Amino acid sequence: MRSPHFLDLPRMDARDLAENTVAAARRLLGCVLVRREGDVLMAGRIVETEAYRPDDPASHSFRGPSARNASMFGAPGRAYVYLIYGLNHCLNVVTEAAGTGSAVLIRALEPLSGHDLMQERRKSPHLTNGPGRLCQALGIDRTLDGEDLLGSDRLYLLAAPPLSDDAILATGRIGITKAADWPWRFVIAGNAHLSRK
DNA sequence: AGGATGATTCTCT
DNA sequence: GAGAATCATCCTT
Repeated sequence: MRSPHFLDLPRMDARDLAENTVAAARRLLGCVLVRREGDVLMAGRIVETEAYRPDDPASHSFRGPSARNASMFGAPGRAYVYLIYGLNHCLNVVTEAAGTGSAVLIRALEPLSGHDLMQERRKSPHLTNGPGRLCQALGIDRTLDGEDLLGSDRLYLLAAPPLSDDAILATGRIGITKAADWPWRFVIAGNAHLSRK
């Protein structure tokens, strides 16, 4: 039996994100991120995520709300987009109740649609295997900070059936100096589109 | 007002 | 594997 075309999948439900950020990071694996710009549709299957929580020294929310991270304290299902190293944007899916300050970083996608535009923007064979790369490929920047990923038509999430536990690998998070050993990075085991081997 | 710091990526070697 | 690029943000004078 074949997997359905991604456009037949239902929208992600807030209940999958509102309860527990680590569970949401696992739940998002296999789900589909869709970006629409006018007539162009781009989409990718989420294959790598990381969880961040307010009691986590590596989290942007650790020191409370600010102008930059305000949307991380928003309602579950919103986007938190930030600029890092003055060069790259990163996309998070906000989780848990509004005011909490938790989110899931989307670290890698498996391209499903819109390869031409992604390729044009990336100028590299590495289209969406990295949080900054996938934002560049999909044209995601701070103008999409706070976007409602459960209701928007230009950036939104589609829910795939949950993966089995043995399809998911947990590791330490990447690129941080604090709490790097917390096993809050999740990948689809063996997937070819991860940010690291 | 000034300095340090990144949830990264690219270009070398 | 090391080093640079690059700048908004945050914290310390």
